[in-house]
Amino acid sequence: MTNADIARVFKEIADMLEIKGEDAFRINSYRRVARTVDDLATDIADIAARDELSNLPGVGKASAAKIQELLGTGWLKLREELARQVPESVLELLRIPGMGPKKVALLWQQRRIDSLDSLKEAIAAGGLDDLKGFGKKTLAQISDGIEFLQRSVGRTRLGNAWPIAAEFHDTIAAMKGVKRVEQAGSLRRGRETVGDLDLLCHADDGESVIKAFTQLPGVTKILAAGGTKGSVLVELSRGREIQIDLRVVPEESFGAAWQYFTGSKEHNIRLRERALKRGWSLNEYSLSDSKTGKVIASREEADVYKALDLPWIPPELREDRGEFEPDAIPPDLLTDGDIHGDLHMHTTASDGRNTIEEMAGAAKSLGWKYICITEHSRSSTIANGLDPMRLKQLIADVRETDRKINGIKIWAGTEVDILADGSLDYADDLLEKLDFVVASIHAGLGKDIKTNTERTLAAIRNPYVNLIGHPTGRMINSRRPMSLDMEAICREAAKTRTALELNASMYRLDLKDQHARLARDLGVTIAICCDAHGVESFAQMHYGVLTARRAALRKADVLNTWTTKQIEAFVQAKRERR
DNA sequence: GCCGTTTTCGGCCCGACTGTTTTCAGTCG
Repeated sequence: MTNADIARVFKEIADMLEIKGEDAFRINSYRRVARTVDDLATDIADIAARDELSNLPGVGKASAAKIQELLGTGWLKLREELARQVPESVLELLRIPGMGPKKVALLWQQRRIDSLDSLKEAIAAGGLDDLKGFGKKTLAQISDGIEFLQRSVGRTRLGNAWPIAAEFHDTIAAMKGVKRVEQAGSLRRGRETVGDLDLLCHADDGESVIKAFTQLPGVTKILAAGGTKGSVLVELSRGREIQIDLRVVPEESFGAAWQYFTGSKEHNIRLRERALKRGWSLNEYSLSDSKTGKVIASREEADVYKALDLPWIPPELREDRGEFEPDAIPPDLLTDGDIHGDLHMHTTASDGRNTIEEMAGAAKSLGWKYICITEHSRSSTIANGLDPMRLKQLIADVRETDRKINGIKIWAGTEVDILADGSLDYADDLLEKLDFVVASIHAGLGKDIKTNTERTLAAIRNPYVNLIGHPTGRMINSRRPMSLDMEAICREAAKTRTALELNASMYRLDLKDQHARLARDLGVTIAICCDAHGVESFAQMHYGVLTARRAALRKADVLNTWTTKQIEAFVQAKRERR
């Protein structure tokens, strides 16, 4: 059973208990365990084998025993017992917007409704018209909700949401009487996917701003429109929608509100607990004294944190993953401005859209100091991979362009395929002629964890391999990651001074945040690369930096913040190590 | 079910919006 499998069982238990109307705090603790397990970068079976489950946050004796039971037998008695009372299909009703455990329980207990389809039928047949709490509007809302659910594919990739969020931000900022607009929510935290978009604004007349917001072009449905909150659906792509929430808050509360609506929920809960211990209470308006009501902080986010004896915590780290510990916020946390270049990109020589010169020119205009051209190798036939002859020609072309263009260093590299047996698609004597070598797996990702890990480790051990490209091969929302022993890979990468990639493509973000953090903790150097197939891809570097910040990467942890000389020395050091 | 700078019991975060069960429960973030 994988971490995700175990987390799913705990989530299901929480849902089933909720429908049964059990104690909310008990339910919450199951969700907490699910989240902890989901967040782990290492295999939970290893932690279980070391008998260290109870050290995990939110995991006590009872949960540890349940995890052991799942790992040992693949089954959990409690889950089976609950499933007899609340069938699995009933749980999908919870996913309908506007439906919570109470309504689902009522439908199941009173009408035996146990699936989206049976609910749709019941509404159409008028079978729910006499059910308490299900008025006309509620039924219409549920019908809409089912339709929305069946149309949506769940969470939206950060890179798809970002431009829409920016557009709405700018449009609202230009409205009459609007003083300030900011992004909040998971977008601000730089999560790889976002559920909905949250915008916060301060304006003279909130109600009219909300009204104007709900009438903007692109809005397909108004979900709510009050004096301080508006909520709409917006077309994201053909037939797909995303929800945008706009909140209007008073200027003097902006900091507290921004903190509050940025989340995460888990981070905010910790923060409020901290406030309570001091006899204070924290909400979206202020941090204030519970007894006297005196406001302690509200105008600036940093004031709220400071009053609670915390440094301002960068949004990317607000996930209740240890950010409240002393020294958890690195003073040299990576920023966009630290990036000096990109070490993984393609040109027209293989499957890219721009020439070497065009890529170099675009990189130069970003202020970058170097790029490395890394075409596919011959096994990637679909990507027009280069055979040794063409690679030699490319090296010559890169050298020539490098001489021609001033102000940026252009290296000749490759993205060489890691073959099924862990060997590389080019011989060592050819790799030796290159300035930098990226090695990646492009085929056969479906093997078992041992095979995948050995294959990657073999590439890491090659003295000419400097970077493992998109280490897990996952595609967000479309392809599962390869199963890998990430800890073993990080240890070997650190030992051999091989970097691991944080591929900044919005489709990949691979390594993901938690893996990058594990790598950092084990002393691995990370390279953040756009894997650009055209000049416009360089803009995605920002998504990589956001992900790196979520992993608490410091400037020095990231290879492409180093100088040209330092990177050349990095390559040389590994070659001399053999 | 978890947890401890109020520590082994008794707490566990807080407010807006909606619809409807006309005074508040349910849902959401």
